Amino acid sequence: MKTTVDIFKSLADETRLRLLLLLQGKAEFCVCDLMQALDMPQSTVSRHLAYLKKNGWLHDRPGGVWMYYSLKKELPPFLQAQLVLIITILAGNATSLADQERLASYLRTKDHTTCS
Amino acid sequence: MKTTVDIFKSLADETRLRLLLLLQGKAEFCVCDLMQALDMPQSTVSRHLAYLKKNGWLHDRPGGVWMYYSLKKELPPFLQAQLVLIITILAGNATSLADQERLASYLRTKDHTTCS
DNA sequence: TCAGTATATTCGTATGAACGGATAAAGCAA
DNA sequence: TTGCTTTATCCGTTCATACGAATATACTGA
Repeated sequence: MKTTVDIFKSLADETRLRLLLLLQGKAEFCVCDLMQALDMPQSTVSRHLAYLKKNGWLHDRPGGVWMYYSLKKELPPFLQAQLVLIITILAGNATSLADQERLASYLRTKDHTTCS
Repeated sequence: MKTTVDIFKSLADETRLRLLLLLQGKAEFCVCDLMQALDMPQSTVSRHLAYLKKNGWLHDRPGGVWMYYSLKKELPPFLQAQLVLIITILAGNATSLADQERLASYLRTKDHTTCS
C-alpha cells in the first residue's frame, strides 16, 4: 500500500508530470535540455528527476559531465498503465505542447558540446 | 493539468485509498460504519470523505442524521480507469482485507438505528 | 595540474496537508 | 421545546514537501 501511495505522490506534482510527458517516447535528455524545456532552475529540475528515478520511472546514464535521463524500458505494469492514462489525458495539453516546443527549439540551436 | 494533479493528490494518501477500496462495489456506508472499518476518529474520516467528494469520486445522500457515501455511478473515464488500476493492484492487500473484515463484523452487530 | 562546465546536494524558508480534540450544525424522538 | 445522535467544520499543531540560491562533486580538455 505504501508503495502505491508513493507512486501517486510522484504523480501529484505538475513539474513531474511535465517531465514524464517530455521523456515519453524513446528520447533521452540531459538536465540542461529539460531546464530549457520547463524554463526552471537547475536544482529544481535535478531534484524532480531524482524523485522520479527513486520511484522507478527513470533510467539515467552518465555521459561525461552530462547525465542523460530517459524513461525506463520495461516499466512495472502499474507504472506502464499509469503512463498510458497520463498520455491519454494530457496529450494535447497546452503546457505540455509548449514544453515540447521550447525543447525542440532549444535542441535546434544547441551545438551538442556545450549546454548554453 | 491542475485537475490531473489534484486527482493524483486525492490518491496519494493511504486513508483515501482504503476508503475507495471499501466503497468499491455498489454499497453505500455512513460515516460511523467507515470509522469502525478504518479504526480512525470521526473528524479524520469525515474530512477524507469530503476530500474524495470534492474531487469527483463520491456521491453522498443524507438519510436523516446519517450521511450515506457511495462511489459515484458514471465516474469520468480517467477516474474510472484509475479505480480499475487501484483495485487490480490492491485487491489482496492485507490492510484492505482487514478493513473489510472490521466493517463486516461491525455491520453484523449493528442494530441499524444507532451507531455505537 | 588548473580552469571551466554540468549535475547533485545542502541549506534555510515557505507553503500545504494531515491530525484529532472541540465545537457547531442538523435531524430525530419524546 | 429539550435531549440525544450523527456529521461537518474549526482550531492549533505537526509533519512533509517544494523552492531556488549557493555550495560541493565530478568530469573534460588544456
